[in-house]
Amino acid sequence: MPKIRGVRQRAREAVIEEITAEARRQLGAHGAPGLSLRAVARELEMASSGIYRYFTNRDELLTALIIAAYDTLGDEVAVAVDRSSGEPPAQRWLAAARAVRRWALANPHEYSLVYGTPVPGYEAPDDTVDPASRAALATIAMVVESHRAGLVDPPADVPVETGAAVRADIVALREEIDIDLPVDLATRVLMAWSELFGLISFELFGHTKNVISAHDEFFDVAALTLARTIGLASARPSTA
Amino acid sequence: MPKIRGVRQRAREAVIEEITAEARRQLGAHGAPGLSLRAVARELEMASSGIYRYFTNRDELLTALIIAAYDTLGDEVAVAVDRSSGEPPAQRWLAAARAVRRWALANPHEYSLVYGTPVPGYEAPDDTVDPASRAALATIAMVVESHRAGLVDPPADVPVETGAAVRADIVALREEIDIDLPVDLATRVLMAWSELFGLISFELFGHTKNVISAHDEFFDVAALTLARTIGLASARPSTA
DNA sequence: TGTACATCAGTGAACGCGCGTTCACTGATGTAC
DNA sequence: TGTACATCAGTGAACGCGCGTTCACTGATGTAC
Repeated sequence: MPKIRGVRQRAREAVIEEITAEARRQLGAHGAPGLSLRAVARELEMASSGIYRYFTNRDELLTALIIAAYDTLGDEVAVAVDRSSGEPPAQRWLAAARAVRRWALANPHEYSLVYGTPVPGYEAPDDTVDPASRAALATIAMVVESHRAGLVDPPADVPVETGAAVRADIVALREEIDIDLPVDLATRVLMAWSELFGLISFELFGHTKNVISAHDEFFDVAALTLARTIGLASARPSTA
Repeated sequence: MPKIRGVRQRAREAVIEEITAEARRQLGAHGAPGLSLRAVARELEMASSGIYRYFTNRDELLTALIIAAYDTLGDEVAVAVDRSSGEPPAQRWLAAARAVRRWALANPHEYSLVYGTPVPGYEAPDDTVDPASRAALATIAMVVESHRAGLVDPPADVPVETGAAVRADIVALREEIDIDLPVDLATRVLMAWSELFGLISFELFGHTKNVISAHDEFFDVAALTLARTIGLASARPSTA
């Protein structure tokens, strides 16, 4: 009997999958404001009211897309970080940064959905919080690991003096996630992570038009510079 | 007679001003996708068709808003840079960065309009290019000035090795604008400028929720770190 | 295994809405003599 | 200064469109005895 129920359940999941897949396709074609339940239904050759068996309203479908976007990005970054295991930390950071950018360029509308202008009137529910942080957490974990291995040494030429308020934020953050780093170092990581998205948004949204054409190279240089600002070693330490 | 014509002209300009002001108000309230010619006309108590005497279509109104946004941002950054004249370059950079952030926080929808997700289906015409670059140019001019004064010295700890392709981009850029800086230094400035917007977008779009609450302080630390990465002196050189 | 009932997927019509844009028009303002 | 004409701002109705959401319904699939 659980098997019979399972049949309906599986059918249901398959339809949900079809709906989100089509919604994703439309997102890619017209962006978030152009995503319409009726259009999705039309494409799936079902009545527009049928969608409401699966999503209670448009916002819920949007939420599903947002979670899916964060999940695929999180996966790709995690994979990139894992694959680079054993390499010098700066290279691992570069791998993570490239993974973010690669995903963004391959899925510009999904990137826009989560890192661009918030959809007006839409309030992200709590379910999106965890998926949203996965990419950052994977990268931070790598820095923590590198730090434990003694491979992180922030440049003295570029000091960072975190003030009391940010210090408090980071201390609080430490209680929630594994970010076992000195406060100033943690600050460097958070700054660099935010800044990465400035580079990607500028490229994707056309702000470097007439300025940079060699985007790949520019991004790599920038990402490696950020790695150095954090203090990530770019070569294995000589055994001495 | 030129005076009489001038009366009509001035009336015309006044109405255009009213329309864009109301459009800006609606942009602030509902974001770009919610900007509607009919709603603007309604609020101005004129027939919706009347707008078409002043703007040939919705995109043209959008363009006017984009140009206005870039212009006010450009003004504020230029003023901040001017006012900081005489201060150490790192402080001047901080002043410029703060001006961008202040403007963004005060005008979140206008920031989103120009630095967020591009409006789907809208292609920015050439008139937006010049206004778009004003803020960056004012800041770059300050760096060039500081460099001439010998107040820029990139940190040796954080080297930047620009590759051939980016080098070519920057050489080409030099022919168009006054960016009389060594290639590597110019690269640092462009990177830092992009990265600033990552910090601002993250804050404005809510990606640092549950992470940073002391946004002012965090931003200042980050902006000053970027200044150091560029090599902007943070104190007047000791006369020796 | 067979039957009575409950659950659920999916339909199609309808509600009420707002949008951008066009068009023929009225009446006021400016122009030329 | 006065008159005939041209220009322009602004109107109101209409076209054609798409949207999210609700609702009463049909019929198939699953459940309990």
